[in-house]
Amino acid sequence: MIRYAYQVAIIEQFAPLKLAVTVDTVVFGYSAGQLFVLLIERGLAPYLGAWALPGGFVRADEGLDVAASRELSEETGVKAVYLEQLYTYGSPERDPRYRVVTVAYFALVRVDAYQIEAGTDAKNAQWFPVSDLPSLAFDHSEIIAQALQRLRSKIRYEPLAFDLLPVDFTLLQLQNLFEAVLGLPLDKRNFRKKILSYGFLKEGRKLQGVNFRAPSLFRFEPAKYERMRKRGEFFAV
Amino acid sequence: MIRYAYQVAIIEQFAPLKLAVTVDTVVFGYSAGQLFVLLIERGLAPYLGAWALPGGFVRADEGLDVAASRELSEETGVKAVYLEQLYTYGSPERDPRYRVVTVAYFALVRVDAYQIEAGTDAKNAQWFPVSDLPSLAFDHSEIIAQALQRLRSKIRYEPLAFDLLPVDFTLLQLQNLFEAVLGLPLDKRNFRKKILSYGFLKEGRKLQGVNFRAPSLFRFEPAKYERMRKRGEFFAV
DNA sequence: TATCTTAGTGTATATTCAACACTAAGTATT
DNA sequence: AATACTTAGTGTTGAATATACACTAAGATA
Repeated sequence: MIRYAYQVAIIEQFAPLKLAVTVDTVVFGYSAGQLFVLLIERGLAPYLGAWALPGGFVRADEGLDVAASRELSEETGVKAVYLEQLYTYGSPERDPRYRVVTVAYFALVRVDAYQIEAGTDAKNAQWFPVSDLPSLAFDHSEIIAQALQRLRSKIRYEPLAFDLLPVDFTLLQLQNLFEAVLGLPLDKRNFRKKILSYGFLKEGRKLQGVNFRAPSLFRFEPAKYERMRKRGEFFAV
Repeated sequence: MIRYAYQVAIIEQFAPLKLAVTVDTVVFGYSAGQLFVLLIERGLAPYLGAWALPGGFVRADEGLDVAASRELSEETGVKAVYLEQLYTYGSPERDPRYRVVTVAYFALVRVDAYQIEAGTDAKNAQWFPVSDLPSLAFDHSEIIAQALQRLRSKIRYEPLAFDLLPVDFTLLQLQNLFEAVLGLPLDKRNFRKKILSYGFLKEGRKLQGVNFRAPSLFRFEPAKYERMRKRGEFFAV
């Protein structure tokens, strides 16, 4: 019967193929006015000693998203506050050993001061400024480039910026983040006017222990943002 | 050596997993003012007789994009004029037999009149209006929904519309296509003004053999479009 | 009290968007 | 030949949005 022939065909198709599915994640962090990517040092050939994206094999019983966050936390100790699928890379030559299909993810974490100071090098993980990346294993440079493109376009109309900053932030910090990611200067007054006009930022107390006039701290309010979206409105920077 | 242990780990990881990688494509076509999706009837269990997205297993020596267009042309005889990767679906329960990771693609074809009339049912392929889809195998409804969302958002700022229309088209056809995809009415004068202002449409001769006043035919000029993009300009509908 | 540094604010102009209705051209009918 | 029918094609005005731009306020330190 056809059904049987088909099953056989499948076995023949993937068994000798030695095809593996992995997930790799491009993790962005923002600190001191700069955008960073989190990389790990490979302890295995090929590309032994080279820097690479954190990631690994998908297990039998877990979905792709779960695999991505599990590998990320195992390899770097970092918990992403935002994670989305980026793109799947599957050209036959991308791994010298055998066929590997990699589902790449794109993640944002809040790099609170201590985290980046202490190095997060729990398991040889290290933050690199996107403007100064080392040479990378496999096609990982390409993956990072694509992730960066995605970040740049999405940050303009989705609330990604608030996942890169501390929960409480000043408007200047927010503006600097946009400027760093987009690579262009923004007008202070226009920026404030616009971002506040959407009504999803709540002003809190003032920042303490600062040398000069204390700025107000703001917080992103997801509920208000959702209400705005349901009204059919969008935001744009 | 570590390297060896690693290889063993990999074999254990994917060999008993019976993990297969497939590509499935959501093909959109536009005809008679309606948007269609191309589906095939399954000749095999599971979901025997149900409608499904065209697609199949990735071969050892081919990239994902190549696999997608090969499967598409084998199963439906259709050649996509636009093909891009959409999303990868890999939850463990999505195929009742064993683990299948599916890289979904999103394609556009020019449904020139004869093609849709004749049925393109070369191999039980058939066009269905997106507004009236049959029940589908696996999670294919979800995949189509996501593809539709992608089409709707991308058609507004990338030149996808021209891959759905004949090479020569009238402005009214173009407008109707946008209206059908976006599901909202557009103002005729404003639409023409705007779309012509970008300068990437070239007016040709007038349409022949029509009952009433003959409209001009236009053609999309990719070179002019690229020049506009390189100037940092965008289009938007 | 003076100085230093960052926070915070408004207006005027240019540009873009949105709403809106008639005349032109060509075919078919009498 | 005239009329009726159908779709093609065209501009303007008012509203809303975006852009450009510079000074005063607050708080800390010397």
